Amino acid sequence: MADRKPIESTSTAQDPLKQKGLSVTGSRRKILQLFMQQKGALSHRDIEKKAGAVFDRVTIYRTLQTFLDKGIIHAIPSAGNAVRYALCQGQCGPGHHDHQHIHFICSRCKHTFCLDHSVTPDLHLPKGYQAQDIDVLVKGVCQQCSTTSK
Amino acid sequence: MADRKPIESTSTAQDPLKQKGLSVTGSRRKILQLFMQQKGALSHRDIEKKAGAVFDRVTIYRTLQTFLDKGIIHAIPSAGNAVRYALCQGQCGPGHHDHQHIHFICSRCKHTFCLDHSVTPDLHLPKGYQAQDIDVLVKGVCQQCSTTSK
DNA sequence: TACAAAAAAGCAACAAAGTTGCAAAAATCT
DNA sequence: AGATTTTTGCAACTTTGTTGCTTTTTTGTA
Repeated sequence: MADRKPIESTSTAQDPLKQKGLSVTGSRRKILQLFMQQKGALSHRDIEKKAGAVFDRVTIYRTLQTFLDKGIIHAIPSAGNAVRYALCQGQCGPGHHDHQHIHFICSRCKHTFCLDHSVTPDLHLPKGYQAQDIDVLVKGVCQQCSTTSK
Repeated sequence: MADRKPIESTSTAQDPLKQKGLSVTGSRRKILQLFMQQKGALSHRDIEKKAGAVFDRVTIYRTLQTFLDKGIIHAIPSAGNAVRYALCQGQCGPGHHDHQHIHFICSRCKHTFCLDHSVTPDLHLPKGYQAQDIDVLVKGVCQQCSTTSK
């Protein structure tokens, strides 16, 4: 009896998952929580590790895909092969993502951060090229790393 | 006897591979050639397909790594999981890459191009963040695709 | 031109990452 | 509370990437 508690849904309507039209499950709650309590971005691997062996690998793949589709998280390009994901801040929704922030990759701690300092790079594309979406990746040293152990 | 010809080394010194201090082998020649006769960027997969089954997968991986190390090609970040590579134009060499061009990813034909129109986005990083390298990824419609089959 | 040393390629075996179909479990709706 | 829908877990598989070692090729030199 006592083990059937609805986790913490004092008010179902204010659940971010519900708001996006998703059913609320353990893995979705957990993964969303991981993103929320995390300053930086997370790769699939990070989530696997942080979540422990609680969820199946496949479930994580599927949850990430669902979150992407619903505009809850966005994918951050990477030059290695570890795409990372982070929460969407703006008006992202099913089908469209709209971000105007920088993705900062720390070369020291290897973490990826979304910096809310919008840039509008002066694009001078050659004739015929039409821009739809811009992603600015900056590699450097993050705040944390630049202050500690100079 | 006739099958021992040095491929085409009229002048060994002007071989781009030699210039970078690399020994000249069949796979390196072929892969470099693929990059040169290609307008866009190539993924490992593309190369595997284009080269036919002539080279071992491992050889291609190692060749790409060598080219990266020597500053012959550079990696282009990707949000999916298909890092692409393209020839370096500028003063890249062992250990350092220096690019100031846009990477354009066509959402229609899925090709990636390096556009030689340099951008210096106005970076306003939060305090403590130090930029070392910037990569501007633009998604949109390329010249080819915007003119054909509107 | 031939020969020894060095470098690269090929092979095999493996590790990691990602995908698919399906049955069992759970969340949702009424 | 029970039926329906959705999601999960599992198993099997494909693709991608890595490592060690032997054979082959390239290179530098006599």
